[in-house]
Amino acid sequence: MSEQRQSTATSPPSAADAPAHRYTAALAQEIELRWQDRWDAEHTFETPNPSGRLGDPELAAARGEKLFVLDMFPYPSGAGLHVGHPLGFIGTDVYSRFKRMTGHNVLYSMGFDAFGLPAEQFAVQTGQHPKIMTDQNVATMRRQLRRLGLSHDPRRSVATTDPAYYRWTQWIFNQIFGAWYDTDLDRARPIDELIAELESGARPTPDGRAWAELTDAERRDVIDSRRLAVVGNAPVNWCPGLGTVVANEEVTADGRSDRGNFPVFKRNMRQWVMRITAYADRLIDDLDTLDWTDAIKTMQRNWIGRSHGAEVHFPSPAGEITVFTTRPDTLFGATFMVLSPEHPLVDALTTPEQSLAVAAYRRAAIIKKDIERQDEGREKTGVPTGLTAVNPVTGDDIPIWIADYVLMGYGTGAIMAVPCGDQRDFEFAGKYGLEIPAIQQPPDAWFAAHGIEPTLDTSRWPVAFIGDAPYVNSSNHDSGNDSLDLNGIDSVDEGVRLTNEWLEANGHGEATITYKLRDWLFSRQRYWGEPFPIVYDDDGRPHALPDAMLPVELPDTDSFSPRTFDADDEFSDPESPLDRLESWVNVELDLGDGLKRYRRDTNVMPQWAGSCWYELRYTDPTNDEAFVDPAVEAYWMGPRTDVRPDHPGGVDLYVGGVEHAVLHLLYARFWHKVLYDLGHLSSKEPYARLFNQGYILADAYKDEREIYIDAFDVEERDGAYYHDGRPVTREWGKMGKSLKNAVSPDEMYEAYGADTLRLYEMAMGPLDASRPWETRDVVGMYRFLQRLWRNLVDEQTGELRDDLPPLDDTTERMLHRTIDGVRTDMEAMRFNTAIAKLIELTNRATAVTADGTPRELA
RNA sequence: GCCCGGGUGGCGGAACUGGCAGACGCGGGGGGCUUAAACCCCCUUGUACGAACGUACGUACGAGUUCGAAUCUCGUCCCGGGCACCA
Repeated sequence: MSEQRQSTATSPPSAADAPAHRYTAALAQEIELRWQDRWDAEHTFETPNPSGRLGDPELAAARGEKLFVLDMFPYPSGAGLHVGHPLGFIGTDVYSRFKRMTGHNVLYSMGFDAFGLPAEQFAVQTGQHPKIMTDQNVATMRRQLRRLGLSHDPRRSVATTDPAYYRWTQWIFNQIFGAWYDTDLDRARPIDELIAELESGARPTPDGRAWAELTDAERRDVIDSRRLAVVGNAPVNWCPGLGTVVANEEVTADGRSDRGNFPVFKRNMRQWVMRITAYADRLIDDLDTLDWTDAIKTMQRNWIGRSHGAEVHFPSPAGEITVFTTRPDTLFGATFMVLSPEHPLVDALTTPEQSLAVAAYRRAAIIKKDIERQDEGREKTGVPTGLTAVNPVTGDDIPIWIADYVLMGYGTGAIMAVPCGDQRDFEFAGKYGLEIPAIQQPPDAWFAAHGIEPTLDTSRWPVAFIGDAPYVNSSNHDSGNDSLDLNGIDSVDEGVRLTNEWLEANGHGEATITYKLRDWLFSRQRYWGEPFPIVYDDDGRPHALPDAMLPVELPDTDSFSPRTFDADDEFSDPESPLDRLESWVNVELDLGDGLKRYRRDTNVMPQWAGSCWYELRYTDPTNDEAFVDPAVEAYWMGPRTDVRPDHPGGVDLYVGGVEHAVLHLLYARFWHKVLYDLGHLSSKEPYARLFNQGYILADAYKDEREIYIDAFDVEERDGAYYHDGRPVTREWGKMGKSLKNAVSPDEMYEAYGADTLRLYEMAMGPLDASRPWETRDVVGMYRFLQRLWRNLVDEQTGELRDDLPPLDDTTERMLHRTIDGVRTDMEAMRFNTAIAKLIELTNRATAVTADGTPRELA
């Protein structure tokens, strides 16, 4: 290990008295820079569009079939690149070059996802406008990426913070605000079409009155409530420590903020919400048309969390209580009900005798954060409300409890408890002595597996039974209800089907589908983001600004921070930085009905907004009349039915890390589908093929205080690690600033040149695998390039060698095998094995031609 | 607990549809060049036994299918990732 650590400090192989024309880092650098200049001067990597501003139809046709290759664009961090960042970029560059050389018109560029927290926090600390830092960082990253030799079309680069870009982000927001979801046609439509249907009576108003009878305010309420982007009171995640609300996707499993790790509280607040849930089914179903890994598809499916089941209505003293269940067939076994402590009917269902206990339990449950709920080892707790509801199939009175294992945020916030068939209900019933009647006869093998004799006496069962087995005690022939008899049926599917029919026929419930996905909380109380293109009138109603008023530019200020609070101060209220800019907030505008006073929306959009559509802008980056020209979009993104019949269109190859599985990738698909529904796009999906590259990992070291220390100052002695003589512990993680183990590409350029670095990163292993960085291994690729160079160029004179003997038959055959193999490997993005084949060929050629004379071959 | 991946030399990895396990690179050993070293070049390098031709063993572990298994099936263990009181 000690050699390894020393060699991580960059020490180029000494070339002091090497031959004048050896392939050294200096020569590599000279060659690389010369070519990079030439590519710029000759516009080598500018890609023609089929039409429009960047259009050159003849050239586009001459280049061949189109191919859109995309990297997940980076956040322009101040720390600059480390060697882990460009892994995917190098892969897409190699692939793009290969495809260009084999007859494709390749769209390949790179933009910057430049809104976000780090630049804002830096601005708060220094008082300097975040734009200054952001622009600097973008310039630095552009320079670093150029030095890597990436073949981007520089004209197509975008930054989400550019008003010429976010003008269209705001325009798209207005499209979503100006749309509603037609569940009959299963697509979004312009809100004007809804208004027309309401006016004509083709669609009834919510309360059945004629449209003409509604007041203006009532009409606006009806319309605004149907929009795909809605501002209204909703339970949101309030993070006092950050001073802003955050999306569900940005809250960690233990109830803290993804950024900053502050506590997050559920609060009702007036915020922007996008109705991504309207698209839940399509977001799941269309995964089948995508060429993505099963892992990512599964993560999206799980996040959306579609469950088929039924809603069942239980009569109670406070009216009907509706529960959601995936097992309506177990209704005969429902012996009690459980409401979430936050359920709105709890007060109405609590008897005076129980009110103290219920109030105490509720208070405790609400104060408890999700973390603590889990920390208690899942021991179920709850209290009875004192009242009962009626099981609609048996007619029995069943007690109503509240318990915090039932979550308000899923289903209806209430369950029917079937203790014999649900492990949680089983434990709860066991603890509180509630009845557990058996309603299925489990197979003998189940009893054998649990080491007990078959019995229907559930007090002997160690766990609940879940699965297919004949129903027992599942008939209501004796009761007054229309009959339902499941006894003897041994299929859950059949039991569910019959029960659903019975529920619907008797008005006790209906089959339904529930999702875990929540609507997307879209506003943030921050500065460094896109302002909303929205103003409010005196009645507080939102109005979208017309296209001519876009962009709404972010106003200048020197106060960039939202008001933040003690991280645990749950009952604080958000205050956006834009709230303080009174002269910007209050405006007089003519929105078509004369000059009026309005207040601007003072929120900004979440960082995900800009990345929801950037690939579209790459295709037509200079268009100032539309976010993208339809013909250009159709060319680059249109469905490829030649690839598969149900091809949804989209980017041909999208490469990036797996960490965006449910955030960016879900949001971008949602926006894309809205734009498709509204007729702006020919593609149904943004990313037809997704490839998740691995990460570059590296050792990291912590001292006694559990603080990471610079990995390059650590010494190894006798298998232990020390820093300044003190012992430290070794860990393993993704290379980066936070682990203090980042290796800069600049060091690699200086020691070996960019081509060696590129070759090394591609040769380390398959692109989709994570792999540890070993600086000492880089030299192998350097030697390979040196050998290759020496085979072609005289190291003394710098002239091309003219003393090369003709290839012998064996080498000739190997050459052709290599051409074939490399081509196959490149097509499949197996760059590591392609490089190995090229090394083999070079080594063979070296053996044959070294010193100009063929060698004896083993 | 559930759902995905994965486990091959000292290290990163290769082996495409079941057909010579360990390509290629690093590191190690030996040699050449050099006053010497670095750089570079050549040979060698899975383990055990053997001076050597070689022989046996070997792809996490245990069974199985097959003429033949790193690869397919079943079970077990371990590692990584995601989700998790989701009714």
